Amino acid sequence: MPKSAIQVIDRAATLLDLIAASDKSVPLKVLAIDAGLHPSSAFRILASLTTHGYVERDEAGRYQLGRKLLQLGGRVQAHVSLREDARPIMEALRDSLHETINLTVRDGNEVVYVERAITNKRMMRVEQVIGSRAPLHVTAVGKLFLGEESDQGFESYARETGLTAFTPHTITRADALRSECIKSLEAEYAVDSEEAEPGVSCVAVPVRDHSRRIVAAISVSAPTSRHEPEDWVPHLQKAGLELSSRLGYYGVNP
Amino acid sequence: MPKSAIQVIDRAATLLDLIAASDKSVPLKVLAIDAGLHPSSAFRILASLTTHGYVERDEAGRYQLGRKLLQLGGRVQAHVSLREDARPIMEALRDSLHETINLTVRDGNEVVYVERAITNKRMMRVEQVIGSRAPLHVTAVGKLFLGEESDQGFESYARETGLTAFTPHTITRADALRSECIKSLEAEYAVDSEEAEPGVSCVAVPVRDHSRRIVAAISVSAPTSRHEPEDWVPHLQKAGLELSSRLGYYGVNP
DNA sequence: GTTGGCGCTTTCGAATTACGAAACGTCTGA
DNA sequence: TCAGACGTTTCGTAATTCGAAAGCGCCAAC
Repeated sequence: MPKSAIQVIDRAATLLDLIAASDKSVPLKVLAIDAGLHPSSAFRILASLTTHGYVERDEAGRYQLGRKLLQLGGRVQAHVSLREDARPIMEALRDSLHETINLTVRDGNEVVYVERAITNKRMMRVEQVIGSRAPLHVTAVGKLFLGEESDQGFESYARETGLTAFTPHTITRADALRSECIKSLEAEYAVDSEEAEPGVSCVAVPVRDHSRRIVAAISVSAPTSRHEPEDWVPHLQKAGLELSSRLGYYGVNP
Repeated sequence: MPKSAIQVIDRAATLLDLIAASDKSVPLKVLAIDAGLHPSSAFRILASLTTHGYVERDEAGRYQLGRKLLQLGGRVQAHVSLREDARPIMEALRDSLHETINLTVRDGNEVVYVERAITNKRMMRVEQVIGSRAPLHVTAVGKLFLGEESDQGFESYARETGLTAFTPHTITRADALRSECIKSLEAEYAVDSEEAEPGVSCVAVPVRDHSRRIVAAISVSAPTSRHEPEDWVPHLQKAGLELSSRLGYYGVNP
């Protein structure tokens, strides 16, 4: 919890965070206790926030976030540039893992590589050209996007692409791919074990925006001999959350 | 500008509004002057808001809305029920105009009536059944939705429906309809002069949400003999803005 | 029906907190 | 190089927020 020059604003911010952190509306007492405030102080601050529309009260008088936040949220400048926000995070990740880090977005039935951070600590490394593309079903990042698809969406993808094999490891059976994608999404990371290119493996985590939809993915690509998902996943997920948060995703704040 | 029990929060809210009202980032001095604050006060408050992410600064130090608002905006409970929010506004409108007020949403190539407020001051009145449907091109509300369509979208609508005539007044020429729809959207209201049913005319205004897209429309339907658009439009637009604002649209706040 | 208790709201004197004048720093353009 | 404007920091002052306590209003239990 950050501390600033103005006490009331710190307290108001804390209260808003507490309300946001709950999935339901919250009674005064709970907010006061959790924020460490005297009930009358919490009341006064919440009343003020209410008159400005940052907070609303339901029939029972419990507090929830107000529409004003919806209005202001919609006005946040889209100076939110995925690549600019991603670069420092990717570079930090590269310096921890000493492998190539990629940032990808989805475009139709393909993923597109939009940014990368390569390490110079390795003689042998995997390098994707920025702008290059790959089908969803052969990449770790693509599995995350597919995991978010509806059954119909998944089926039409399978139909349109035929789930062409790129290597002997490519998953070409629709039902196997489907369950793999769903499992990946639930685990919040996906793996590609030489499914796109022999000898190359990959781990990916999702990047979400304020709407909680996946808008991109961060992945690490390396020769299979150095593939260490257990080690990488926590680092990747931390980076993914940090970038997501910068894009407006509400989760653990960095 | 509302006044609450806490001065700092009032001032912070004013500053956030000023930043939101501008399309670009804003320098301190402008904010201080417009908010009627001493520069050092504005600075202190903005610094506090910045540490909490409600405000960000660009390279030149100018202020803009922060990502926190995006996060919190995404967490506002979708307790935003179009119909519930609309009802009191529609009833007030009915009591001003003494005519039937309708609330409609788009569903594919049709509009659907989802709520209405009927007056008992009139022997003869127009009544739409809730749940009933009509093609876009014969209704005032539909023209607003069509006005927001891309050229391709409009063309495929024209192709799919054939712009069937319902009355001799129905606009069936695609180019005439297209320009009528665009004109309506620009004017922020649309008119239907017996284009759906002989003897019945209609005026509609758009309802937008935080994304600024049209999500619904409010309209007044009456026998053509009582049709007085010049009189109705200001009332309708005020109601439309008020409802839009409740849905998170940023505009003139009620 | 009455009473007790709990949570919310309001009041009000105290002192902490935010205020703003002024001094300081920094950048830009003349 | 200097002038001026804008942003930042400092600091004494007093206005402002704080929080204890009392007052409501509601529900549940007796």
